[in-house]
Amino acid sequence: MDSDAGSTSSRSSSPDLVVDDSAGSFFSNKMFQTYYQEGRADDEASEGRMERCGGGGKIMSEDGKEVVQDLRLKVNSRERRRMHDLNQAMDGLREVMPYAHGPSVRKLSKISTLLLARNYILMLSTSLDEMKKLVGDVYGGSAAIQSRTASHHAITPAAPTAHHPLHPLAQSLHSLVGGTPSALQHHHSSSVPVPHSTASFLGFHAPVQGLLKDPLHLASSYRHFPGMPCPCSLCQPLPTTTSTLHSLSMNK
DNA sequence: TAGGCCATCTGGTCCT
DNA sequence: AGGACCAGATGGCCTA
Repeated sequence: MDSDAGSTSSRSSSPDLVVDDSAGSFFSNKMFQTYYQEGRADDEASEGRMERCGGGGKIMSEDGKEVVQDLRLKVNSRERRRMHDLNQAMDGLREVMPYAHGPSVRKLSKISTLLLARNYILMLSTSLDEMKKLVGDVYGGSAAIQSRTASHHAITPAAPTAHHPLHPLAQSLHSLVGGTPSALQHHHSSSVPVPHSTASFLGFHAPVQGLLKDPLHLASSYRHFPGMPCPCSLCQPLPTTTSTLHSLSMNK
């Protein structure tokens, strides 16, 4: 069933492929090179080539067969290009994900990339909400905070306290990334200075060794890192509990 | 060797 | 009609 030149497998988006934005960069793929060197961009000049199509057509003239073949090649080429664009976008997404990059680290799979991205967006939006809440507390109810501060030990502005329970989603995130909210709160209010990043604010510095079991085997395909949100299924926060998920819904 | 992941081909559907 | 998008099928590569 394998048709034309594509029968020899290739991995155009494999780690050794450097993706940049220059035109045609993804043609570094071996198959693509041969394919496009032979008759580069068959969609531009649809020239007949590539003897294949061994199966005999039924009642079709040679010209008709060639036309169909050319059409098929054109469609294939477009589809290939479309998928390469998709892969480029996926690589771009991988680049901005808080995930350990490097030659020794296996590249995130597509599904892992999407799950991690979703997780990351949820985490950021949650932490943004928390920040907004805290800022509102600081600048809106400073008097109350001051009185509280006077009677207790000094608290950091960014530290969630028992008076400000975490967002349910944040709680789930906290528990998933390696610590209970209470432990996190204690951590923040006692030993750690004001965190510098939202990731650390959400406790992603916590160890995640306890999360390495993954029923969907996602964990087996990449490594978990302390300080990194994890794309495996176990690390997924509560689904559909926030409005942020509405934008993620697949409408079709 | 089985399973995961991937690229590609292909036919169908929808849209412009 | 042509192009974009999608999903199923197929086969290759890689890893546990």
